[in-house]
Amino acid sequence: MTQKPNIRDVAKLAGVSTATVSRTLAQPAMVKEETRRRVMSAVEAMGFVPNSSARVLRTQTSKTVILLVRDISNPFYLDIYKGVEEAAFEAGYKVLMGDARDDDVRIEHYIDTVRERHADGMILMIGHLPEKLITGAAKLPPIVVALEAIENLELPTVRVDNVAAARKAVRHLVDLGHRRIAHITGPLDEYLGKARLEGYRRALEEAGIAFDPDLVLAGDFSLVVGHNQTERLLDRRIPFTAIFAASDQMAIGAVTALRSRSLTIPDNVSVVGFDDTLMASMIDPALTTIHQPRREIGRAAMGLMIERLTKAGTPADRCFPTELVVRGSTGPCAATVSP
Amino acid sequence: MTQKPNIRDVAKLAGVSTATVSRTLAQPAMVKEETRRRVMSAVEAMGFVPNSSARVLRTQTSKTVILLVRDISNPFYLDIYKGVEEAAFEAGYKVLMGDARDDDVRIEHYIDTVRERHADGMILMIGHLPEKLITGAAKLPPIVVALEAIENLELPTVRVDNVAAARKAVRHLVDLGHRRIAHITGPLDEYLGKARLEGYRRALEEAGIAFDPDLVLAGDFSLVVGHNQTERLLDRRIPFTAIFAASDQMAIGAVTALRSRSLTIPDNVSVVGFDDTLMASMIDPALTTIHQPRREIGRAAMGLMIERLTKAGTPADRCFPTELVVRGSTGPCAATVSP
DNA sequence: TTGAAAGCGCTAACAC
DNA sequence: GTGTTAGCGCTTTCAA
Repeated sequence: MTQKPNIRDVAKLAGVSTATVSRTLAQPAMVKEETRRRVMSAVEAMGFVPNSSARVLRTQTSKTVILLVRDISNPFYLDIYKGVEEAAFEAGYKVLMGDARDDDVRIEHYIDTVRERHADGMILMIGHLPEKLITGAAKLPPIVVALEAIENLELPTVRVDNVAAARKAVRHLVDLGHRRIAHITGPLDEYLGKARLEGYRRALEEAGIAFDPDLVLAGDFSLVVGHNQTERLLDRRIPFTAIFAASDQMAIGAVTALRSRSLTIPDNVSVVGFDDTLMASMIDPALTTIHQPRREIGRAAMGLMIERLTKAGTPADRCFPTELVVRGSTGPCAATVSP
Repeated sequence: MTQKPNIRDVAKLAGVSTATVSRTLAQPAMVKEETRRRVMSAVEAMGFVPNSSARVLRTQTSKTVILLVRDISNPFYLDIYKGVEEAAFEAGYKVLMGDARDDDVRIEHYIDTVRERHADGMILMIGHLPEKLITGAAKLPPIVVALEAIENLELPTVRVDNVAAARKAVRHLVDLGHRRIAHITGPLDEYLGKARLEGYRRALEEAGIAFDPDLVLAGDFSLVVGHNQTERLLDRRIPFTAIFAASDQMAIGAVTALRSRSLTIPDNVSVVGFDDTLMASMIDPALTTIHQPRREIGRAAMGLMIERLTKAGTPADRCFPTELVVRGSTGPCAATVSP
């Protein structure tokens, strides 16, 4: 037998029907002990592995879930993935991670993967869907959203309070005496960017600090944009003493930009990030940032997905707390920077 | 039609046979223009997406490849993934990334995924396979190895010259006047760890420096082990002026350990890493390290896989050059550290 | 407790 | 150029 054996080969060798082999593998309790033993040794002998396509075709369920993230090169998603994968593994599911790269074609491609029944559902960590998918939302496969929000679409979601978290971050700077606080935002056409900007505004308002649009720089969570926007800020000679970036990646970009202009952190400028990625604690000085329980968020997202897949009705949203982690990148406000 | 439509539904609506629908989608040239148009509009109207399980079952090929990596939390693999994904996308393949975590059960699980025909083949970036898979190697699915090597198994491989690269790294330190150079190794029961250690030895030999086993510390590429082994080295009060770590992660661990003992880099100790990950250029001082063309390596690995899958015979190995990137973490040898 | 047999949705060989 | 049809390998009634 050089060919890959199928269930019929095993059945023949064990002297039973294919149905019995199938049962032995899926519901051993239904099969008499002796028969089961015979079947199992035939399975062993032939190295039989059931063909999952045939099973999926027959049962219409693939026990696989896709985790679609905004940008796979952001280490933030790795811990989410681990949480998702753990919960999935425990429930007998597999996880595939996909990289959306902010590209509608890629997104549709992954949605089709689910439609093709390659996967049962999809955990989204992206802030928008292509227009046509939203208007035809009725046809969307099972989806759970984690940490993001898709406009005009009500979907089971794992959330954190982004407004409150950003407010906490900025308030920390205010408490240190800063009043000229710049903000490098996330994408402002999406929930995540908007919510963190809103938290920034509220913290200023509470402190009686006027909102200055010149201090708000549009970002996209990426390191290089954080770097460039900080340079722009410096070039425009707008005075500021602190930066709140909507992601650690952008905060680190800001740090490198400040350094290249010979500014020290936190003596000249305090910097706060968002996410508490590994790199935040690695750089020197370590980054003050907002921590989110990534592993648990991942587990919860997979939990909602399983609920969505196995029970009727829409599962209830889950909400997780965030935490301000104070490290070396923030300090008391000394003098205003005007390079 | 609230149910998911199948090819029969489309055929009925278009007034053709299922075969024609199938052809229209797979080989449009074979279908008359007018028929094709009718079919396509039926497909659109019903939102038909072919069921891939059925196709896989029928064609025995899934157009999917698994990329199995040693540790998904090492950012090194992200760029590899991107290269693999690009080449795959162009050839109409999909890529799934799996996390081996040095866990035989997980590895077998992924191999089974291929056996189940969920994927056509597997790109390995792990340094060993479970014993039983190696002895039964004849039954292994199509595999390409990237950057690693599996003992007792000849498989199509994308390689770099790890011995030469490590030698280059250590020679750089020698050229700076260092003679007491410590080495934090990779896993010494695997090719990658052994090869880099070998390069270290050769560079010392060439410089007429005696090999001192006390300066060799067993590692596993992880940050935390790099940190701990450096602490151990310091605790043992063995004099050294430089460290060559077999991965950036371990080099960064070494940096944090040195810092926590108030040693400065490179004034007290020079540090060299391996991989040139993003973090290497981010930390301060930036890390001197070995660069590997990750994206191209990923593309090449997928290229070999496609060759393996579509042509007869074993594809030829590919070899890529490495490059020493000198940054701030290495400097002239001043005095020997003896804390 | 087991077997026979239908059929999941698709593709490809063959017939027209 | 297009239709008919036989399975790919499995699970799951239904019957025994």
